[in-house]
Amino acid sequence: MTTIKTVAAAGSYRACTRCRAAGFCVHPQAGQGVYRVQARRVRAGESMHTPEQSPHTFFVLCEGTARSCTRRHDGSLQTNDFHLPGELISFEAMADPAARQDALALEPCTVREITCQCDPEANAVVWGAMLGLLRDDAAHRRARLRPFAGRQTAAQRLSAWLGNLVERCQHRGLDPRAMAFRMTRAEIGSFLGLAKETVCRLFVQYQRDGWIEQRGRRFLIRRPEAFLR
Amino acid sequence: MTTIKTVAAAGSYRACTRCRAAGFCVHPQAGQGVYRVQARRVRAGESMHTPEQSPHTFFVLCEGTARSCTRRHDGSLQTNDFHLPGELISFEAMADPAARQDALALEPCTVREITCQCDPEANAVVWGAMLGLLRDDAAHRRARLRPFAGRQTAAQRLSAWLGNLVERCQHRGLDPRAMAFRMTRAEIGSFLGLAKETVCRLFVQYQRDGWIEQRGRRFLIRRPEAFLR
DNA sequence: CGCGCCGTTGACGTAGATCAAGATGGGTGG
DNA sequence: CCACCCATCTTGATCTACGTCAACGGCGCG
Repeated sequence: MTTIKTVAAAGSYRACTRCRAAGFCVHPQAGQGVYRVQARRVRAGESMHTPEQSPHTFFVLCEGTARSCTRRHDGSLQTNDFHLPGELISFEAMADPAARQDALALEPCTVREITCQCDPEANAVVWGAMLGLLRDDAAHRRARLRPFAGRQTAAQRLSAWLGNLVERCQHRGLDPRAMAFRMTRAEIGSFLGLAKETVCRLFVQYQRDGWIEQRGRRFLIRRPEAFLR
Repeated sequence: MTTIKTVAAAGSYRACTRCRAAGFCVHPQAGQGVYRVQARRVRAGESMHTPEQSPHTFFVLCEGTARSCTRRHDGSLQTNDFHLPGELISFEAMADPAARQDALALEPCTVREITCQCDPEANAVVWGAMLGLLRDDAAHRRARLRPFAGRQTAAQRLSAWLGNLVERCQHRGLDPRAMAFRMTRAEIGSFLGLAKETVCRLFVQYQRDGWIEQRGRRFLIRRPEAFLR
């Protein structure tokens, strides 16, 4: 395992210095025999998970963006979250195995798969590194839930979610204006509980206001400050 | 500090054997000097928190029910969660101090206030007891969020929330049919993002169906199974 | 080059918010 | 114990945000 350099260039969406799991990943020899770090490449549309994965596995997204989702009763997919580079995937499932959900790459991604080799409760080394993650994860979870607090219009939800994206970029040292987001209107709608047409109409309006730019099938955030509060 | 006996009688809403924090509370001498447990009584409508509380304090609700809330921009209160006996309050704030929110008693309550005397990261004893709480808390958080997953009608939300209440009672060994819940329509609406009138109309309908019973200003769940799935 | 997914736009319907006006219960003071 | 008051509940009428349906255009992948 080589030492990883920070590459926060726009387009590659890679983050290491400010990655939430850097403690595990950058000096993996520290956890020798306690956890295992494995780099992998995931193609667009594919799942991070493989059938033989241990229940003590979580992921760090190094490059690209992803979404996690569950299957609804009617068979359709319910998008539950979007993930940016440097963020954790399936981490919550370490504490709550029933919460494990599928994670799909929105574009070609690289991930590091971190597997705790033993029962984490028994091992202070792993939990030492994990405490930082727990704190960070709790704060992010709270921010991600903001669009759902109380009664909100579609515009308030969408705007709150875009603001959350901006914050998460800034937290990782990425420039939100330089990121071309790939989630489709339908996926965003699935996440926020809105119809894709509603998302579309609001996006058109935001573009007229110069707050976002739609380039091809992607979108860029031009005025991050418009969505913060 | 005396040993606490289990009292799971209906009406008093007390739970100890299945309390999530029993590890801290029932044998407090184990954590001598590391954390402090203090029993308190909170009157209906009052806050659990006192101004001089440490950031390393969380609460266990022993008797009664409560709600946690934050203040919205327009000054009104946003209800974010309801708490049953045996559940944790402000626990998340241990990992995410900015998440600390006010908790108000819905009826006369008794709580135990658990304060970690040192930085929890430094002390393995506290964190040992806390790991179990973390797991449990994660699972509960997930279940509580179910009413908000995707696009749902008002009836689906309310029904999912009632189902969540039932599950939490059962998890604690309480009989949901024996509990008279005190939250007002407005508080429930604030939590679920619905108008109080909508909650009221649905309650009237559930009562016609014999699923709930409205006794005075409280309500009882008559057919718990109607709200599970 | 063509097919299919995705985005866009308009027309329309409806769930549920809002407004308004009693009814009811619970708490308080005499 | 009664009378009063206030918060909450209830019900109906109306309005509107947004979901649904339908049709079409364009990007992008194979």
